[in-house]
Amino acid sequence: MSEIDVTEVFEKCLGCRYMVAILRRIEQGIQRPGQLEKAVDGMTAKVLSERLKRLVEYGVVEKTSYSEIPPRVEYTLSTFGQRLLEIIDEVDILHKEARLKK
Amino acid sequence: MSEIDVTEVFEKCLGCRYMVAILRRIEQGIQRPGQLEKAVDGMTAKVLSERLKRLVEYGVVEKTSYSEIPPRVEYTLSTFGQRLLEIIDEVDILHKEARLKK
DNA sequence: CGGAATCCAAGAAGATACTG
DNA sequence: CAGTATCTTCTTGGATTCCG
Repeated sequence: MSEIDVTEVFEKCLGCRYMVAILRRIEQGIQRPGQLEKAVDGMTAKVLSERLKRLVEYGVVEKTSYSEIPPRVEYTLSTFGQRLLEIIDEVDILHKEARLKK
Repeated sequence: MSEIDVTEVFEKCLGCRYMVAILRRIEQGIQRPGQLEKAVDGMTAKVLSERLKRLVEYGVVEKTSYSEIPPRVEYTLSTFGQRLLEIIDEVDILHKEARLKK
């Protein structure tokens, strides 16, 4: 398997549109694609689908498929994903502090 | 002034190509554009220039211009930028751990 | 040397339609 | 409902040139 640098994690998992929003919604318990689509403003199903695929690829979220009709799928944060979100919040706080000082 | 969400910091300051590499080089003491251009593989002067401009805009780095001939310019990490880099390293470690478990 | 302007190629994202 | 494929549009990055 290829060596994945952290730079790649930032570029592919955090740098694109909606990513942080998607992760936050999943953390809040919104785990099905249909719900996520409605919960993130402006995001289409196609883009959501691509994002989720990538997040699974990088081990940020985990996917569970239930063999039902109609099909049901759920995404949850991996341990790595949970820590990532904590770190995002940390940056959030830092950023606000930095802006206050100006 | 507009409200800058942390999402934007990730998308604009960390998510694009070369950003993490540039920050790391600055941290290592490479502070002049000409040097940075050589230090980051594949990056052109134009792109570097755009990145530095944005990093200043978001308060991640600070710019100092010396009125000399030829002109000299230096970029340094702000406090926010330093913390950001620490956090990047943290994600780096997390990411490696997450990969080992698989 | 630093950086802005221009032009072009490549990649990301929006809109729609279609399959299991 | 979830996910893929296609097509178009917009944004990003690469190459080059010019100015202070």
